[in-house]
Amino acid sequence: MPELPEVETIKKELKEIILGKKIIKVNIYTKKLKYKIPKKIKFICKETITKIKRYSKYILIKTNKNYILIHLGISGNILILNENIKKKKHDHWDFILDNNKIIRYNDIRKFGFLLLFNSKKKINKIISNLGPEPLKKNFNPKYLFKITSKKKICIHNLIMNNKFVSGIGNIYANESLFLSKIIPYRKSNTLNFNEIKKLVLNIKLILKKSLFYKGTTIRNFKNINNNYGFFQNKLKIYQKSGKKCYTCKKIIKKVKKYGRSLYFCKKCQK
DNA sequence: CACACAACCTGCGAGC
DNA sequence: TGCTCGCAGGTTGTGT
Repeated sequence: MPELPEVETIKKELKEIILGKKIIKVNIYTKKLKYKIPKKIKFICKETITKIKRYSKYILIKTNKNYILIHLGISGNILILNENIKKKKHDHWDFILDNNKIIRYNDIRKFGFLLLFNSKKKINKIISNLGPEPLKKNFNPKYLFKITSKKKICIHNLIMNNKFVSGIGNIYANESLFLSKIIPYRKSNTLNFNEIKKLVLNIKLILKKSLFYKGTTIRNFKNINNNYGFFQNKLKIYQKSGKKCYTCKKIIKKVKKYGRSLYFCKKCQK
């Protein structure tokens, strides 16, 4: 469940455990995820982890020599093990650290990836294509309105695009549009400034709220069976088609657009 | 530019 | 019970 709040949570938990630690062994169980796992990843042995950051849904681990870029795709998950438990189906790689902890990557659908870079330049190239972080100040109504007013694409599609704002997935796109009373397939240039203001506010609100609930999920082996974030229970529209709207009790609808499911209440959202 | 659609991969639930 | 179908949190590339 790698949404922005989830990735942020994973990053925070990782940071506690891996910062300043040395990687003593790398196990690769799979040749290819979304991209081939670089063979030279083995070279990071004996390197020390100096930094860990999140950009959009990417996790960047910096060592004293290299940059490791991780993306969880749709089904990726990172587990922290206290001992070397036998690998299970869909476990793809491990980093073993000098504090005996093991970072293990599991990904059923293999849409995630692991890449290695030796220069900041290449990382910057990827990061520079990303729009502002939704919880930062530079993601604000003025900024978003400047974009939405010039474009004629569905607002749902626009806020899902990493170029315009980072890290919003289908769940949060749907939920924040519901809260803002905006129907997901509205053309972005038909939204007025007040609506954009509401949308920006609700995106921030919902991400913060989710971060709060996901933040309570402890991501270690004990919790491997319990990887539903608590926020799941807070959803009001996502995957609720056929059910009654939380606000007006009308039946929630769903349409497919550009390969995504949009959920909405026709009475509450305009 | 806006959009539709496919591809990458595996598992699950619905319906027959 | 077992089959097929459609669907799933993401990203990237194609063609119209």
